[in-house]
Amino acid sequence: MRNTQQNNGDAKDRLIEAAGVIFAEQGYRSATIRKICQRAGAHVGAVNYHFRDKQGLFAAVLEHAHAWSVRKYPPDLGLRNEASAEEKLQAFIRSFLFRILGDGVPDWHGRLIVREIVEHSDALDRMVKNSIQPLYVYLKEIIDELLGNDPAGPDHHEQTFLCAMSVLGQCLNHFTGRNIVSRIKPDSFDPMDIELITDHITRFSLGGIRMIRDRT
Amino acid sequence: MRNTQQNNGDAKDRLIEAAGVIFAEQGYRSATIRKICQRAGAHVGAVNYHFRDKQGLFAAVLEHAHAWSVRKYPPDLGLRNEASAEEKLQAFIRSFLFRILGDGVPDWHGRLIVREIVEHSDALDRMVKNSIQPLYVYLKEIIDELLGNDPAGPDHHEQTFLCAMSVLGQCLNHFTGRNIVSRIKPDSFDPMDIELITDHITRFSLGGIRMIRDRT
Amino acid sequence: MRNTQQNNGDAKDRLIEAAGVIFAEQGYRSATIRKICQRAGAHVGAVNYHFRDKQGLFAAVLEHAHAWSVRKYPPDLGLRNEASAEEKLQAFIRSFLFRILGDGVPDWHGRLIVREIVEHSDALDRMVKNSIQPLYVYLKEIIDELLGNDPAGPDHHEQTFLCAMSVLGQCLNHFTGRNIVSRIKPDSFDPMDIELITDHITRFSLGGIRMIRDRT
Amino acid sequence: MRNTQQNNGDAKDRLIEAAGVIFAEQGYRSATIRKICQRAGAHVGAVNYHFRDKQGLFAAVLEHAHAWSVRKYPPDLGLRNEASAEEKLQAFIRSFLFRILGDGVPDWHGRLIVREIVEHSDALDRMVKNSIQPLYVYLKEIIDELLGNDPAGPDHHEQTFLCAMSVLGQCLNHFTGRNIVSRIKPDSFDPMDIELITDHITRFSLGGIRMIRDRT
DNA sequence: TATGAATGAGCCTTCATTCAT
DNA sequence: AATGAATGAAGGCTCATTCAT
Repeated sequence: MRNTQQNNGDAKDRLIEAAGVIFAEQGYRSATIRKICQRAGAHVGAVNYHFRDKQGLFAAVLEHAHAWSVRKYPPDLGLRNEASAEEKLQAFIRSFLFRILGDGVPDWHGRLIVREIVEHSDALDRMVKNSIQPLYVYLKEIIDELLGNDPAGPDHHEQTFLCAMSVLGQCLNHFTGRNIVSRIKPDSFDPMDIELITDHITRFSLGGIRMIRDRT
Repeated sequence: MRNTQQNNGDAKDRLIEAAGVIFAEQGYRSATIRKICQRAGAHVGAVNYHFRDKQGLFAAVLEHAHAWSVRKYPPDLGLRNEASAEEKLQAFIRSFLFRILGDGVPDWHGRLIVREIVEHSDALDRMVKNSIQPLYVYLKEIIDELLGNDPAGPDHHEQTFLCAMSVLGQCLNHFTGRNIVSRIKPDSFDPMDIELITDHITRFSLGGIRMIRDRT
Repeated sequence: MRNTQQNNGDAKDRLIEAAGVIFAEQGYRSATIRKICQRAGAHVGAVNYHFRDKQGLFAAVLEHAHAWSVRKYPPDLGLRNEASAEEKLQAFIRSFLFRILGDGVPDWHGRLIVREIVEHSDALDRMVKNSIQPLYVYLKEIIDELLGNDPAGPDHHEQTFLCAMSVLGQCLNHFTGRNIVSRIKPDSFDPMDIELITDHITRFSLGGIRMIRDRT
Repeated sequence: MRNTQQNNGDAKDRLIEAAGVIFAEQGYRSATIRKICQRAGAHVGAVNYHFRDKQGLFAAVLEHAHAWSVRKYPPDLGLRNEASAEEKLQAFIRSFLFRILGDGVPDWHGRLIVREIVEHSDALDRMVKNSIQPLYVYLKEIIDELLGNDPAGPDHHEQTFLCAMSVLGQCLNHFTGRNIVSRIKPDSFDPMDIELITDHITRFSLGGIRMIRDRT
């Protein structure tokens, strides 16, 4: 019985792991169940058995990836409680970049989620509600603080929203645009130097936010 | 005979137009030759006949789209010669946003290219060399001017590159992240209000660039 | 141990009951072991364990259904011993209609058998020998009596056979043709009004048999 | 070009012919596209190309079968204009039996339609409206005449309907119940002797209808 | 030159059955 | 005795591409 559960868990986990890699590399459509099962050392029926169908497997992979991602890189990783808004912003950006540019072993997690953001799917809706929304709310708080907005004021200023988009857009671009980036970047630039990118985006964003604040 | 060639040319054009719409909407894999030919009013063999295969059609569409896009929205659209760097940046951003968010009738051009940037394909390499590179060089000049860098100095500062990425990333995000954006945006925000977005990104970027300049 | 056997027996019975409903509703091919086991609250291996395979389950269901059916609706239900041939015919028809059109809770028995009659399967042969044949013999006796044939005469007159077919055909048609019937029937007609149908078929058949008898 | 059309027509026709046989023999579910294409000497994609999908092929087969059937065996085949109601009834029954019991080369047509009547499918609805309804109306007229009903009277007497069911049921039973029939029939009876069956059902039905008429 | 019928590899999915526990 | 995870053959369907005309 111990063995049964272990086998069960193993097969499911191996399937998720393999599917994550393939989905991240090739996208939902191009990824085939056969390729995934082959990589996982399972049979074609295994996906149907464990996840009902391809969509089910995909949803499971997304969920797993995001859970893992947030657990490993919480948005406020390594911050003191009384950290300044600037420090919070930097921590958020670093955490976000780590998640999408990867460094740990299963480095497909962030890539998969970003691909999903671009591609759109039904599984996205649930993920947004459960995962993205809280992340966005947290970022919005930081930006509101930097903008000097009244935290008890009305929700969803366009201003705050646009600044959040600017921050997120800079980060995401290093993944979504990586094919272009790798072709026009200066030779000295290492696309995986997350600390360097973090510093730049943080500084750039602080300047941007300050400009927005002073202008209004 | 004149008629034949004309029909031929018409068919080719109609195929490119139809393929552009379908590719932009559904991506390369999901787009089928049959759907494209149906929309173009052509027969199923037409694609293979005129473009050898699906890839060939796709390459033709990409080429056409970029040429059309740059012709309609040149990066310095509507600028006086002696415009300031700030004005040039704003014109560049507006032009870029128009291209990827669309407004004219065949508004699929930019979307297609952006999709291509994210998706990666063999046709990308040629396009980068022919189209993206010049655009990037132009943006880099503007930023160098704003940063106060010596135009005769060494090429490809990391600093300039990162600032360019920050500008482009903010713009692209409004397209690539549109699925997420539409879910977390405040109700008052219109994702297609290009002027509003242009103003924000310009201001934010000027603030960011200034911060980078002053800090270094 | 008592408990085990009881559970076993229960599971078998529940499987037969569930399988009967599903087979009757969806036919042999469309019915899946998983659907049956789910309805029976059993595990997927139970069918193979208790009945060897799907065919075995089906045979068991058929057997059970016919036994139950005849027990609940004997062909001479409610008749005095000295009943006339006309009364026997009416009782036979009513009993037969009840069996195939159902009225009690497990009303799938007759429907299943009828479906089997139309569909054909290997399990049919045994059922015919055990169940249909006696029923037919009984009906033939009634008809022979109505035709005035010598009971000690030669078996299997074509005449008697054809009359039996006419009687059975009229009854069966209300089940086998129910999809058509429901579309062309007058609004006032209730396809489940077994007494009405019984009266009609009895009268119609008596007229038919008399005509056959007089003509020969 | 002549050849093209011929090939085209041939492939479609061969597919319909093959599908008809397989559907009639094995039913919709058990019939596989691969079996049908193999018999037709076509490839698996042919069904999709010509009929969109399995359902489309099935609908085409049904349509073809019924059209052929009615054309070859019109309900009033070989009747003088001033034929009596009895003669019309006999012609109707013979025509109907020929259609469902077959005798010509593609003898699967009627069998297929009857199977459809029992099985039910979405394609049935259209067929009922187009084909069965007119047939039923014609039969009803004959029966109304035999019953002595006022032709200008109210439509859809239950009485007429039940008599029509009795006639149709007797005919259909020789097909739907053929598996049983072949096991309990007397040796002397030939299940394909349509003239004999026609005579019996006609006589039996005339007796039945008369009985109904006189009783009311 | 232009057509569209025909091809067939490959996809996702279903399902009865097996087998280790 | 009973379980349910795992198997793999087979099904319907899609689709880019070919080829005779």
